[in-house]
Amino acid sequence: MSQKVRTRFAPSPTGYMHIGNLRTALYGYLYAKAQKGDFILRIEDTDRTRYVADAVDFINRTLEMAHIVPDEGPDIGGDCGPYVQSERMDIYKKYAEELVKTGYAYYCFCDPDEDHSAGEFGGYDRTCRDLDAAVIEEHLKNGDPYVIRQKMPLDGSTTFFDVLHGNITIPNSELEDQVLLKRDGMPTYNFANVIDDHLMGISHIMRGAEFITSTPKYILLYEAYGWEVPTFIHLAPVMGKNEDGSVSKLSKRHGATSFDDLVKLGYLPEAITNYVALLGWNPKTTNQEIFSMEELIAHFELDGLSKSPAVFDYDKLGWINGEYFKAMSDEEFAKRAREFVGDLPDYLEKNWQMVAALLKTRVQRFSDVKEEIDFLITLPEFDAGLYNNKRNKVNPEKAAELMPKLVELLEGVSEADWNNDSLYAKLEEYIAAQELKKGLVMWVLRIGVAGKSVTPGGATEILSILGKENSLVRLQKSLANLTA
RNA sequence: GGCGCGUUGGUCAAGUGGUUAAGACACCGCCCUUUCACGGCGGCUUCAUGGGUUCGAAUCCCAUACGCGUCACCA
Repeated sequence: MSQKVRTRFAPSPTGYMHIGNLRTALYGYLYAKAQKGDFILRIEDTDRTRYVADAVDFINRTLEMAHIVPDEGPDIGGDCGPYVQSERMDIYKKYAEELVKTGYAYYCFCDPDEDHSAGEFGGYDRTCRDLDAAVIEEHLKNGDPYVIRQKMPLDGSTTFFDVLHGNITIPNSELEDQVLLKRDGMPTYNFANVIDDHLMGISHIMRGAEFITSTPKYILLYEAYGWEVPTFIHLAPVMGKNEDGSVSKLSKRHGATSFDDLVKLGYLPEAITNYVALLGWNPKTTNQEIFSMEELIAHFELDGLSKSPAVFDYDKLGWINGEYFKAMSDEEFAKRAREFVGDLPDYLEKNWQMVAALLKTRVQRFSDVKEEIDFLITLPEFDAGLYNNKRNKVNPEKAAELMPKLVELLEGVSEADWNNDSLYAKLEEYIAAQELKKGLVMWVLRIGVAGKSVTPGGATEILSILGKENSLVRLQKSLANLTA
């Protein structure tokens, strides 16, 4: 009997989609889709103190941008709803009480603020395990606050199978009588998870490796109910590189670490997804690195998952993003890059397509565009030393000698001919006639008009973007500085 | 500290007893070239350590070290 694969993504609504969470969601989605199964979105909002308004919308928007589409979820519906845990309180209560009846859990009336550190088990003791039925009855009748705790076996050990790590065995003495139902009636994460995963028919649980140690508690719960235990896959964490070269779990101090942050920086959602998929997973049968979502699904298998942590690398993300840029049409790139720069002078607005085309292969994220075009807005102050270039045998003296002639030549070019091709042709003609080196002329011109040693585009491209008047003003100014 | 997980180059990684230990990013060099970038070619650098097992170990076993996680009425 082959059961249908059903995976889920169960975020708590924090209003923030960490890259590690996104990856967990992605893998769950990829696996489900690769197996023709279902991917479920469930909101784990059992901590009312952490509730963030609109967080669910945020999650929906993020998944949509990442092209991760749930088959069931709060806004989609499905046969296993509701998909928001706070709307399932009566379910958890019922199941918790059932466990009390069957002897796998018990009421605990201890005051959470009271110091139980002297107890045998950290912050509480297990005395409530042995309460008389009558005493319990009395407390309940009085409406005394209580929690329901899981009754752990005192000896032996519990073993479970993890797809990545194989069998993992943990001594039962390590398991505390965890709270199942909190004082406020809400279930704890660990409890709600088991109930919901079972009720929603989840076949494979993908989650962070930080849950490995608590998994035996889950197993015991499944066994107490007589439920089939799902397949566990514990994913290694995503790490970030620290200043000193060490690594630690990726967090805000490493910079942009949420999907949203990255998008704001001008990385394409598709590129982020692509990169994140490769952080901890790789296809066994190909060296391909650029994948569409469809290709990711086609190649995805559990076998390629890595059990050791991976370090998030902005360089590689940038490279992948650059590959996506290159695959984009000039028009598309121009349109999207435009949103990352503010108001532009007319000549740039008019020539934006051309400017953008020059930037497409030179930039790794949209947010880099603004800085790249600064020199087109105002001519930077620069030192004559910039004219030095060994390969083209240029120095300030030579530039000073050549510049007036170039200015004169350009003044003779009509507005109608002021475009890249014509300018280039005219200059080539001049270079041939004067028996000069092309590199020399172009270098002097480009430095003079751009005021920058490294620019997107060559001399003629910059001239044509700037327009005749603007270009000549700049060249005159540079010439004046050169001869001053 | 107890318990658990992990460890192939700077980074992502392939590799499952016999390989010149793939590939990619980064870095360096060369070529192309009106600068840079793109593209092309080439280079650098890896099996944490110590013991076994074996004719033979990155691959199997055991220690050690280091890193990480977990010990909540958070998820």
